[in-house]
Amino acid sequence: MNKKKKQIIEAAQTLFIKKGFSATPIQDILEAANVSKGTFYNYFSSKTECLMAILSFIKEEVIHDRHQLALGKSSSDKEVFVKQIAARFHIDKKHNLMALFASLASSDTAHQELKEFLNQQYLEEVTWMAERICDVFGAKKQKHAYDDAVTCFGTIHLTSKILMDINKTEIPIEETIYFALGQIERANLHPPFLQADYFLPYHQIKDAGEQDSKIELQQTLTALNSKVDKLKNDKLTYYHHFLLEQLKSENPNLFLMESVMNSYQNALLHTELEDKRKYIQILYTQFMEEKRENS
Amino acid sequence: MNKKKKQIIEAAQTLFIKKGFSATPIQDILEAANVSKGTFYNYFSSKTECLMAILSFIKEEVIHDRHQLALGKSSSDKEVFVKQIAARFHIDKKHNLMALFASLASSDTAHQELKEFLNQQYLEEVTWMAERICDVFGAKKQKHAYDDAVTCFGTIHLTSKILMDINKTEIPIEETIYFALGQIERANLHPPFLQADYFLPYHQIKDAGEQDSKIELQQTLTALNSKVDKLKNDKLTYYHHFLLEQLKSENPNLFLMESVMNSYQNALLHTELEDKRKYIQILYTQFMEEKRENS
DNA sequence: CATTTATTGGACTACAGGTATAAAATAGTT
DNA sequence: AACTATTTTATACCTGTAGTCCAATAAATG
Repeated sequence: MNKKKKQIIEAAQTLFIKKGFSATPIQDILEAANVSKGTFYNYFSSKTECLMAILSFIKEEVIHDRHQLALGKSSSDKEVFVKQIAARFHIDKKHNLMALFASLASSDTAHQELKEFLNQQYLEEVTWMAERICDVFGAKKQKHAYDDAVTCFGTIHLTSKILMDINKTEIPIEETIYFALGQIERANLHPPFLQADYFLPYHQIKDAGEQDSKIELQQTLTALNSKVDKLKNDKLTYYHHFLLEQLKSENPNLFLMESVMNSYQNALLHTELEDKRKYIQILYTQFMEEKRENS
Repeated sequence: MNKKKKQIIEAAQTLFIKKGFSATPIQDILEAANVSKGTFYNYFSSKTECLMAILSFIKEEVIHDRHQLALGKSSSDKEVFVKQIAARFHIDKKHNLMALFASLASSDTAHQELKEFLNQQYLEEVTWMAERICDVFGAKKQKHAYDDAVTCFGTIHLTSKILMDINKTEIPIEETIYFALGQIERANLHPPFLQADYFLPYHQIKDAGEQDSKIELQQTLTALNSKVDKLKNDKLTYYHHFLLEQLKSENPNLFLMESVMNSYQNALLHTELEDKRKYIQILYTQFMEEKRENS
């Protein structure tokens, strides 16, 4: 990454930690990073975008740490699971951004992008947790995996918040996680409440970075073929198959794809396939990033 | 209440609902309330304080509704409990401030007062829920009441948030509450995690308004007699017994009490009794308010 | 060396929350 | 009715914010 951009991100990070996001004026970031305003807005279109970049780094860090923790261990290893959950807290704690991650609302139209970004992150986290609950507790939990993931996640967050507000001591995060797991580690008496397909768009792409997002995107689109055709929307159908053609070819025209994907995304809005939109968007962004890195 | 103040609060409420708190400039409130800036700052020292006033009203509303729901019903009536929980959501929904209530963090030094205010509210809510869980599920849940209250509260909040973010339809709040209750309505396998005395300062005063907060305050202080003496802090001990003397007398000197209570509060800081401080503060404030109303 | 690109730094806009104050309106009292 | 005290208004003002714009400068590139 660019040197200046790195400088900015690092400075912003330390300042956000020390004083909080909205209490940190851009001016302070500029001075700390030894960079001019022009440069800042050359790399980030807004302060919010800068924060999102930081949060993205943290996300990568968490994913990496969790991957490391899993190496050589069974996927049903409970201890590993606990440590993996704790990873987010440790890193957020290190960056002191936990509160920010927990505060998903704020109901401000101004920070719309930030809201969506954080929503994406927390929904991915819940989805991941449901998957891991299946791993760890086996088939008996399969049906209730999302129910229990939500309960677990909710319990962990609220408990750690309470311990922080009341005790003001260091939070015993692993104990808290064990407590939350204990709360779900009992027989479910009722039928499942949350449906698995709500969470379809938030499944993380396995082995990200190593595999080819091109194939993933291709497969996802192909899977939608029949549904798209059924919608009988000429434009949408055209975009869809055009994108698939490009993905099949050796050298896709990236500029054309960029443009068509844009229209495709818009066309997907307000259709039955709207819920798949974001997922496609994510895959596409990954695909483009990989292309850019390779070139 | 003052007419102008009412105008302002009503206007602010509708605007906060429509556009969100920080997206609503004071100017808009002034115009909507047909009031000048000077008047606004005559009644509220800041926009934040105005919001807190609104939230206080909502709290009163919730307490009132819950009281109504309980009339003539057994305290172990589960249906009543569910409706009581839902009351907060219905009212917050009506005022569309649920998101705000849920977003307790934001980590901004600027909104310190707001943060503390919201903390108080959510901790009171959890405490109330623990009490009610005892009522409804009986002795078997007593030990785990706080554990389960946290799990229940966390599950309800996260679930409703997820349903809102993903489904974007109206949240089936009662079903969500039944789900959350189902998540705790099972045998606890582990010893309790959260200690009851964390929540001591957040117990709501029963039958508030009808009974005498003077007696409540007196009892609370008396209960602390031995602990205070044990601390061997001359000043603190003096304040403590002075306040008790005043409370016993027919006509306490309110000005003196105000001053001594202030010092007493400060003296309590950083002692073993720090956790009782807020509770005493609340009782004292109530006591003073009643006095003021009677005069 | 010449051209392109990145960077600077400051001026500038628009808006926010909050203060200050003198004049006008209102309410309360004798 | 007259006087007083309080409330309200209207407006100007201060401080600080995010973000835009742009001409001048520096750095990188072929």
